[in-house]
Amino acid sequence: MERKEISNAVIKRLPRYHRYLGELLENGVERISSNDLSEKMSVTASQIRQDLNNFGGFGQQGYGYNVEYLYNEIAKILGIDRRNNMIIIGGGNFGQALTNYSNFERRGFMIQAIFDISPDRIGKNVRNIPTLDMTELESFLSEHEIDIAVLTIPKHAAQEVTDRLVSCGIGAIWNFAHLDLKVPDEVVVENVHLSESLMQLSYRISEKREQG
Amino acid sequence: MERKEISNAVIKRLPRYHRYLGELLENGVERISSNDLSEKMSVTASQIRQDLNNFGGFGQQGYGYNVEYLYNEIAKILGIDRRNNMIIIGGGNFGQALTNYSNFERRGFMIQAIFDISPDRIGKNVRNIPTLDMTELESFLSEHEIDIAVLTIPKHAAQEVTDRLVSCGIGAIWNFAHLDLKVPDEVVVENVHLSESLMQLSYRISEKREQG
DNA sequence: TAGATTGTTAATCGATTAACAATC
DNA sequence: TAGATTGTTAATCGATTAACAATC
Repeated sequence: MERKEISNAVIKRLPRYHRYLGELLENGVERISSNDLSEKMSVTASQIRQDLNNFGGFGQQGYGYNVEYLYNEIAKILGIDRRNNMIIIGGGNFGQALTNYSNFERRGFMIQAIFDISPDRIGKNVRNIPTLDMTELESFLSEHEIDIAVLTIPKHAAQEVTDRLVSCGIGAIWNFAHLDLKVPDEVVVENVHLSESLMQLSYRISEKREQG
Repeated sequence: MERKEISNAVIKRLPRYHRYLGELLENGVERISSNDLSEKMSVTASQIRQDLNNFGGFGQQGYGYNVEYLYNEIAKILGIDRRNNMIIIGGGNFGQALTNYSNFERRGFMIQAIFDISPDRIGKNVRNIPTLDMTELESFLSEHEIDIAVLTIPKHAAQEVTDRLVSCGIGAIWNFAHLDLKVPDEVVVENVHLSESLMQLSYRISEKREQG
């Protein structure tokens, strides 16, 4: 697949296309036009066609898009057609919640281990996934192919752990800690900043309140 | 505070400004110029000034911005200078993780109750917060001022629960369920779609892989 | 074939950046 | 006052929408 520089706005929309196509597929819909999809998703048909044509022509004039084909092609673009091995750093509530959330597995995101520093947690399994001592991080990473490290640890420890992960050659970090991690260019980071999400909601509430 | 139409891009950046200013404040920094802040945050000084001037002039020529003042003003803009009462719908792993995450409380987001349908959970407390039966939702909402309902329930139940919340006059929903909720215009929804976040990360990984 | 709908180019719109006069 | 830095206008850049020729 050849890639131009794809804008972030486009990439953010791809998973949502994928989700809607998945639903159509479940409902047995075979084909759909950009126009019908645009109505379902409340976006413009033009945007859908532009977005998709960044990656190639997946449709057919006069017919539209084959739902199953497009669904699979977007999965390939997103890289969810392959297995992604993950480790979770931080076995607290969030780490456990993510581990227990089986939907990630269905998409090929497999959690291989949880790491923690608390003796209460080390040695315990969550859904058959072992909780290991943080001191074992380096040896574990040298022995396993891990694609993504998930950071569910407090802010103060996050950069130090990130540096260790980067030293081990980790390529991607899914960061739930509330700070901006410093990583070299070759490492990709995706942030989930829940407090910021909540503050945006709070802003919208205030906005409404003032409009009366 | 008078409000023009503020773009979503600006609103998304406000919490991050707030966070950096909070850190400066902790470090005892009294004033900062848009230029110094722009370097810390890796954005342009122009953007910082443009963003802030949507809400008023918080700086002073030749001086810059007073850190504490700006921090508090952004808090007001975001509506986090007041208390926001929340309920959590869905007492599973995520619901419990959010309940246990005390940082929200520090910002005035107070969880008043958890609602669930499982007899195993109903009646149990999480950090002194009671888990109530979903059948009590309507009566609870009529007796308490709740600003935000947090949805940590499976996709299939989310729209039905949303409809009930809307009937009770809820104004804001923080949605962790992986679907787009249908709500009337007066209700604000903020989505946290973790799978989509993970897919974006996956895309970036694939992108790197192809670049070699 | 005629109708439908894509892929793609052109036009518009909005957001970001640059520049600078105002002013502390 | 002179220097620094804002607030704000103007220029640029990028993303979205519209239009339509290509084609199934």
